[in-house]
Amino acid sequence: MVKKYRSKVMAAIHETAADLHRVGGMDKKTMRKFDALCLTPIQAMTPKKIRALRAREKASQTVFAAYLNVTPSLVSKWERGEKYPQGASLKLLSLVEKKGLEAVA
Amino acid sequence: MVKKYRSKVMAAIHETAADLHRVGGMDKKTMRKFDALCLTPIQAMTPKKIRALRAREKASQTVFAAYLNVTPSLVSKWERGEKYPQGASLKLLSLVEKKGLEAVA
DNA sequence: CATACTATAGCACTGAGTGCCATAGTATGC
DNA sequence: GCATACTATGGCACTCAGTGCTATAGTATG
Repeated sequence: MVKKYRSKVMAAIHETAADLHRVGGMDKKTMRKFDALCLTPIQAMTPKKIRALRAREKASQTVFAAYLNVTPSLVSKWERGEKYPQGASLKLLSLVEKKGLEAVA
Repeated sequence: MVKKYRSKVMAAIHETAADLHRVGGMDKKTMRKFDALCLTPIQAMTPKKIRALRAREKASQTVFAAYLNVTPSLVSKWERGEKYPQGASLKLLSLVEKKGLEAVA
């Protein structure tokens, strides 16, 4: 299966697909499938990493929580390993990691 | 309290704060507080709105779910009003609404 | 000293989100 | 015509993420 070859091959395929889309050989809906297929799988975040991330963004737990639309209490729990973010929360965190807090404002 | 005056006044204050920051009169950490304070409060999404949003982005439930890092099952429930997104999920959805699916890729 | 922001901590609660599976509609191609 | 595949709905059982509140303590700041 193609899935074995992550990133490099997938990136190449995605590029090709994007070209096809540009030229008009592939509609947006089909293009989306390739986008999703090539999305880097999101990996779990350790409490340390979350705290470091927030520190990097120079925000208090309260402010950080406001950006993510969650409670300060939850951010505290994440950083102490009492709860673990997943699903949409994890996605948001990795978005902040990749693009910074401003990107989710 | 200042909080009464949303958006317009807040926007003005935020602008002023941003200027101060640019000039060097305010550090990044303090600036963040103003950012958070001026963030538009996120409002709940109706099933209809979610479905319309996904349609606008021309993605199937499965693909849409992949972008948000949630299960297709959940997207279906959102759109049928069986479950209601909140917290980080809601934030992600409103991000997509404002900036498009690409913005969260 | 008083005020305010920060973070930790504990506890009770609930519904969001998962996972799996069966069903059905609709294309698509052989 | 039949087979394959993607799409979406629906149900059911489960669990833990996330909320809300409150008390505590540390650390600045005036």
